[in-house]
Amino acid sequence: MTTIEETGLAEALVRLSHLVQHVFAEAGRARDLTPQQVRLLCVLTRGPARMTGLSRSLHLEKSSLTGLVDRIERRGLVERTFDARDRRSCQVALTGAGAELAHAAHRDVTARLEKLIGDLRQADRTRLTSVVTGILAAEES
Amino acid sequence: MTTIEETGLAEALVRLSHLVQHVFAEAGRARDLTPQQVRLLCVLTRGPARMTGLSRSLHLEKSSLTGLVDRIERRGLVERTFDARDRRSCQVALTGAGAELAHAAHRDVTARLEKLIGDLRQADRTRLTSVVTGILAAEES
DNA sequence: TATTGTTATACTCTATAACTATA
DNA sequence: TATAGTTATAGAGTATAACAATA
Repeated sequence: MTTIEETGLAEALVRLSHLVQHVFAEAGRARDLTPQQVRLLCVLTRGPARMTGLSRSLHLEKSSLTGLVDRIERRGLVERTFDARDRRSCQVALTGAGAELAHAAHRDVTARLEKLIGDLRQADRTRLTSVVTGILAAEES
Repeated sequence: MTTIEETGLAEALVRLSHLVQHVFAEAGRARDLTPQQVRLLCVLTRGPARMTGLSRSLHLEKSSLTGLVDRIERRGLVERTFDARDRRSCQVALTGAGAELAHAAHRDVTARLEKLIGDLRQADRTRLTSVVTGILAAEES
């Protein structure tokens, strides 16, 4: 019988990811945002995006995204703008209020995570960053 | 303007955590389990637990847990058993089928993650494990 | 025909508040 | 009074399938 504690690195990553999700949820909650809404807002800090692109980066079906964007647009945090060149598609962009909230939430998440990893020695931080970045890069290719 | 790419380690952890969540969801999906159901089953591989304990380890309100357990009990994967010594409380335990599914999902998640991190040198794996374990231990205290 | 996005539908997940039963 | 768990309610998140409009 394998139990959850015996799996080494893979299990450590799972637990770490749940911890990060929790931090993420807390930061959103302080602003009455769900974790998914925070995530969407953060992605949009990179600039306006189309639904299909968001669907890919968030790993969501397009129909799921429609609802997510609807709810957050209703709150005035994002706007859909329509493309004259391709009238099927629209771009989603942060409003002023959305950008403010997005950056505040982002700073909050960062601060909470920094607190968690604050005790790491600089060498460990550098190493951890490069290892994690490598994993992410490999996945995206 | 801070964008999502400029934040170093904290941001890398957020992206890693979303990647892990996605892996987790995929493994569950192959068995018609939601990520939360997989998570519950995995926690229960450590042994039966009471609702209050599960609520704490999963960071869920008790009422949310009631529904989660209800749905998965309806599928015959877990069982509630009642404690004669404290008749308010109950224990949740995996059934035979639940244990099988839990371990299969767990192996699947592990295998998928191992594939992601398979290219790391042994020294990096060891370092990453110890760093992550340290973060988790600090959080739990 | 293929692509972009939405709608319709049916669940699951989640929190808050109020509740029951037991300690 | 305090604790363990449930019920009631409301809303959010998600996928599948079918659809409309445009390319």
